[in-house]
Parts: sequence; structure tokens; C-alpha cells
Amino acid sequence: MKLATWNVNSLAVRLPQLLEWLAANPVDALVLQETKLTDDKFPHAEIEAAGYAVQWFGQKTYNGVALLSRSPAQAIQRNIPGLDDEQARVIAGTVDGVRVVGGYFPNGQAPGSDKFAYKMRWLDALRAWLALELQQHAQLVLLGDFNIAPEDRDVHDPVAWAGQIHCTDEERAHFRALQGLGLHDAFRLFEQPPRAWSWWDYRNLAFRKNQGLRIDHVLVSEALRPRVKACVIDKAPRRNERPSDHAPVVVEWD
DNA sequence: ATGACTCCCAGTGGGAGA
Repeated sequence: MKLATWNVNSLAVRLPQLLEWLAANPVDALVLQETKLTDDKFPHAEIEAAGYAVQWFGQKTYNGVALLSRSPAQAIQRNIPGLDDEQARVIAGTVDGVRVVGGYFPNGQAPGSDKFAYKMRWLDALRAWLALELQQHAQLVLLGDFNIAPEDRDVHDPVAWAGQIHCTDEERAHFRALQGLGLHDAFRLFEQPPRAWSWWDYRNLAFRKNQGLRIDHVLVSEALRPRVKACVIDKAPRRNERPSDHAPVVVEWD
């Protein structure tokens, strides 16, 4: 089974690139973030024509997530149960017996801001919910744009980013707490090239200079961990004309 | 350097992202 996550930064703009990527990378499931579309505008017909079932959950202008799968997903959940949240950030479904949780984690803007407090609240609620989900689904994968660089080796310039958003102790503690549920960073199960990022700023020729962050992640449950065969960041779409600022992350297991 | 780019909604600029 092959799965992927991709923050497309506007599906209206990136739909042609998504269809092109799916044709070249026929994954079994894919979660998207930052679709930035209200549900009535979601391009489900084009995605279905490409051979995928799709569930979507969006809003105007910001956020928005989707779950694409070869086999239709079951037991769809939108956002975190019990968390009063106006922002469309989570879509989960069961695909071929695996609980797939796709998330667009809050950015947080800056430590100390209201948005940072929301990020912390959201992460608390996510962890509490996932603890319950794991009781019911031994095979679970949490993937998406976490907006957290877990360690300094996930940051192109750790000194400049020290204490900045995505790199604060509080965010990293939340990432470790998710790992504490028995979720494993699939990317780090394997030897990886140094300076491997999933996001590069649009400014400053950051992609060309390979200045980025690894903030898009795939976390697999204990039951899945021994089956994982590979986890890679696909930089190819970042070389497109008008690319998303994020690259897809792809995971494969038996 | 309070920047730089891209997207969105708007409307001849500003917020948000990361």
C-alpha cells in the first residue's frame, strides 16, 4: 500500500499538477491540505475521472483538506470530535482496513500569539482523539502538514530558526507526545539524505538554495511500523512552474 | 530590512502563510 500527503496551496491553482502527479504516482491514497475551496467548488469529478474516490472538507479562502483513495474510504470523520473548530483541518477515513488521518495543523504564526494558543489547544485535542482512535484501529497513519520541524536536523538554519514558529520547544514537545502514543516518524525509519525538507519558502530562491524545513510528516502506528518499506519526499513537483511551496511525502508498506 | 513570493478576496491594497 502506498500513501502520500501533499499541501497543494490552493487546489484551484494546483489541480492540473495534482492530476499529473497522480498519473505518475498511482498511490492507493492521498491526503491534501490547503485546498482553499468551499465544498461546492471542490473538483471531485476530475479526481473521480482519474480513478479515485474522494472525500473533502473545506471552507472559503483558507485551510481545507481532502482524502483521495482507490477504494472508497469508510467511516469518514471531519475535524476533531469534541473540538469546537471553525477551521477545516482534519479528514479521516478507513481505507483497506487502515485508519488514515489527514491533518493540516495550525501554523501558529508566532509564539505567544492567539494563533499559537489555538495551535496548542488543537494539538491537545488531536492527541486525545488519536489515543481513542488507536484503541479501535491498530493500523493507523497520521499524515499531513504538521507545521512542526521536530528536530534541528529538520531545519536548514537551526540557529536562525531557534525558538521561532515551527521550532519552539512547545511544538516539538507536542510532536514527541504524538510519538508517545506509539506513532513513528516513517521518514526517520530509514537512512535519508542530509538537508531533506518538505517545504521551501517562495522567497529568496529558497528552493534553488535548498533552504527549507521538514514539516510534512507521516506517523505510523506500532502495527504498521514493521511493514513500512520506504518513506520519501518527492521534490519533483516543487520544480514545476507555479509550484506549491510544499512537496509530497510518500510512504509505502506491505 | 517591518522585505523578498504566492494565494485569496478584494478592488487600485492587505492578510496569511511558514
